Amino acid sequence: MHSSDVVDYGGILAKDFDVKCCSSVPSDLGLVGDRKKGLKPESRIKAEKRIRSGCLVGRTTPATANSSVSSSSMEGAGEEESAKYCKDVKEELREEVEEAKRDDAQHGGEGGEAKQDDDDKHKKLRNKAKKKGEKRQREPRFAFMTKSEVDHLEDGYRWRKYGQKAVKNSPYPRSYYRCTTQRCPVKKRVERSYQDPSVVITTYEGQHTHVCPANVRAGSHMLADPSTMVPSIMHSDMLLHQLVHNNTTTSRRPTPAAALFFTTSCSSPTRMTSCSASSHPLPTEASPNAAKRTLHFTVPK
DNA sequence: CGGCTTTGACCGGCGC
DNA sequence: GCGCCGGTCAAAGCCG
Repeated sequence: MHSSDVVDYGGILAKDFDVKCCSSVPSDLGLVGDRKKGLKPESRIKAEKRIRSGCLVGRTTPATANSSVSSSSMEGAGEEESAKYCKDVKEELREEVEEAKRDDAQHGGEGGEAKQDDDDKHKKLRNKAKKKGEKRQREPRFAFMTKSEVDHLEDGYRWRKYGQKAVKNSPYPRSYYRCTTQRCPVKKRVERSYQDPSVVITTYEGQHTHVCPANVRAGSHMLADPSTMVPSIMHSDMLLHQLVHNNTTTSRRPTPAAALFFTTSCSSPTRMTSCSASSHPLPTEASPNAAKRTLHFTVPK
């Protein structure tokens, strides 16, 4: 398989997971520390405390960044309804907040107290909005592990980070990303395995509702292939896929030499517990003679 | 100035 | 009911 081949891994199109993708990923992994200078004083103090206590340490760069091995699973389906509902609730909430603000303005709140009141109202309204909701439905998930120096692997789509949490029993934080394309429900979680810090665990959730921006930019044969433009439907009996990474010297940063994606049947419909996959390493410069191997792993919830 | 990251707070789900 | 934990929100600030 060629590196420019497109792989549909359970509804998410993966392509060119190599040179182009990686070239825009920040090489600076010390993000937290670097950005601390921009924090407001109290936040900075807290951040420093966390770092000292070990919660946010560990964004160090592993020495190796070559072969990547991946496996995947999918979780329960169901999405459009909940997404629509979510939007409705948000809109309703926004209106109510605006109303509350107007109300405040009318009654002439003063200084900090008024602001505090506003905050409380906002929180209450948010609470109220959420209470209306039914049990949140999880979208199909697809997880894979990649041996990589960089936490956030470029996959051709544009992502916005919306959260980061310390992972229990792990020095490495988990980052939450959302696809920046309007109305695209896809999210992904990125975390580093604490057992093997050179391994990045990426979990995708949902299906892109649009063409991969990288495809658009590339504008070549990719667009000629309809399969690259239409998100596919999840298959319950998943097929084995693999995506090849090329390692090139033109990359500005170290890139994975090879990445293999697998979809495997999982016993649990809602959570990946343990999957196994065999990989066929790529004939790359970094690992020209790499042997066939089998990987067993468990993805933490 | 728009897009993005950071980060504390909050919420719901779940186990006990 | 309570506490823990994962996931999300949103304000604040940075960056190009």
